[in-house]
Amino acid sequence: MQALQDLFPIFVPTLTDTMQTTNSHNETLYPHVSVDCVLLGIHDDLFCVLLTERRNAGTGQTEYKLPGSLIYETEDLDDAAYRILNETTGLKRVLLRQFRSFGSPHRTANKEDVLWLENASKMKIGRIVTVAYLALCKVRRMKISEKYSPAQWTPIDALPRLPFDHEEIIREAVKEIRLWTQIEPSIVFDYLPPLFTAAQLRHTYEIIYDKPIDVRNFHKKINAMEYVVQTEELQQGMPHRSARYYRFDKKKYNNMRAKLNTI
Amino acid sequence: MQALQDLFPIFVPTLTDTMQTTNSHNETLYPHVSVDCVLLGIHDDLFCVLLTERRNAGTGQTEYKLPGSLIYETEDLDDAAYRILNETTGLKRVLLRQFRSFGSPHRTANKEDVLWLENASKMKIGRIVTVAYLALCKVRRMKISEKYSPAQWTPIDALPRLPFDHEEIIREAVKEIRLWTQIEPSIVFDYLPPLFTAAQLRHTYEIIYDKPIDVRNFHKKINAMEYVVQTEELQQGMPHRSARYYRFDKKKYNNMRAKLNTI
DNA sequence: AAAGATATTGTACAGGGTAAGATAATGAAG
DNA sequence: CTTCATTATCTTACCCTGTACAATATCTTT
Repeated sequence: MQALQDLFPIFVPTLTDTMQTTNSHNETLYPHVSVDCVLLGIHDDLFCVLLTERRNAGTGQTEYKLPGSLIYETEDLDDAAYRILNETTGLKRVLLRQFRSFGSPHRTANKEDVLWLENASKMKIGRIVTVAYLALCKVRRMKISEKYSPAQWTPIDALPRLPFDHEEIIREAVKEIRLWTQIEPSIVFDYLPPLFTAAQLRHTYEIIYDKPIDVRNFHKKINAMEYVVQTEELQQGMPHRSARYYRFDKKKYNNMRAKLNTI
Repeated sequence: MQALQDLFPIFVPTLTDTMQTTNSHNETLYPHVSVDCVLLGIHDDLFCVLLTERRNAGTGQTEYKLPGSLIYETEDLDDAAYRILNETTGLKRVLLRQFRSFGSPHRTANKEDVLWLENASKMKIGRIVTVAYLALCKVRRMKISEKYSPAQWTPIDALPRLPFDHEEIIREAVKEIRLWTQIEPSIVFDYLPPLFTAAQLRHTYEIIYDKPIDVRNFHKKINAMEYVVQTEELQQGMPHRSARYYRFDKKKYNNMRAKLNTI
């Protein structure tokens, strides 16, 4: 092994140096890679995150966590994210994007989490590095079948106690989505229905950014966005002047993006 | 195991499902986590990336790769990045930031890479998920000691053949640094010496963005940046009019950032 | 003194963001 | 029917920023 290290001093670490540790069962530990999915959405005018429920075998209490699991050996991280979201919630057609990996050894600092994991799995579980994914979702569409674990849309300002560093992941996800909606506005329109009013669009931004937006200026902004197109349809059944429906023009949006990139 | 899966249907996968595969030596494979460091800098007016050299034991040819290695069991990803950079190049005091993880199974699609890895290590090497880190560096300071593998600052437009997906990682890193310098301008000043001229600053931006910047407008821009402070010192020994030195005021910068966050 | 090289400076216009008032359409209340 | 409440939509004025563009200043060399 020493000779090999001389030949490849950078890339090839020794097993003892980097990979082997033992857990409380005195088994060899290997690093694991998981994916966690942060699905954000608006529910009852509150910015919410989707948490799945599980029952604690010890205490019998209901606990919550982000949908996530370990990745397969032969799948891409993106594929793993879609698979895991689908397996844990049944959801499809959600535009997941990677936003950061979390690998602090303190992720497993809480003894409850560790105990639960080790007792539950009897597996050779070492540290877990998780790759976090993010999506903005249409809450109404997200009916989670009874086949899967129950899931709750939980306001981000009222999170229950979460395992590992899931709370930190969610906080970072919220910051990230605020950046993304500026860099790639289409994310917001993915969230909205095909036809939407100016007020719906404004309201979405208000909740994402957690601050009010001037109605009049917002209209001017919409007019400036070529890819937000007026339709002739009007909202009906409102107790006041009916609002016009707009739609998102993906072609025009992509054209605009292409122009930006060539400059 | 089945009972446990019923209790914890989401989080706990079976070994067979997710973690075990065999390689060509018919050994059990586990996922590995590595860190790769993309150090960008300007060398002879070209945007460059630091590549370390290694000699191919088979062909005897010199090959290049990003500085990177597997992480330890008990260290944070950030710590691993700093350790690995230091171990492979001896460099310290470089501000590394995580920017994305790469985990495509096609990373190891090139048979040469795989063969090299497997023959070299005789280790249980499964897939490798790598967490990529990024920094903008002062090239002049980066004298790499003879103790370490030789390293080359290589223009990003003239990359040699690189193993795995290192070329993709570098391309993404360049895009990322262009975003970051807008979101957090201090990165550019980390790169510059304590005293710098307007031309140096402008030149840095020109190379990062790969496009010319109008001199006059750039001066106006500098004046608008409170945290870029004029000094009374002048550049000396130039065969033409001497330029004024500016400095980066970290306090003012942080104040500005704090204000931005409260709005 | 002239030439060569780089540093520094001002002006005018267009566009986007912001603040704030005026008008329009609709159902509800009287 | 009239008025009111409510939300939608349009409008104007102002400021700040980005951008296009050319002349002058300072220093060294010849």
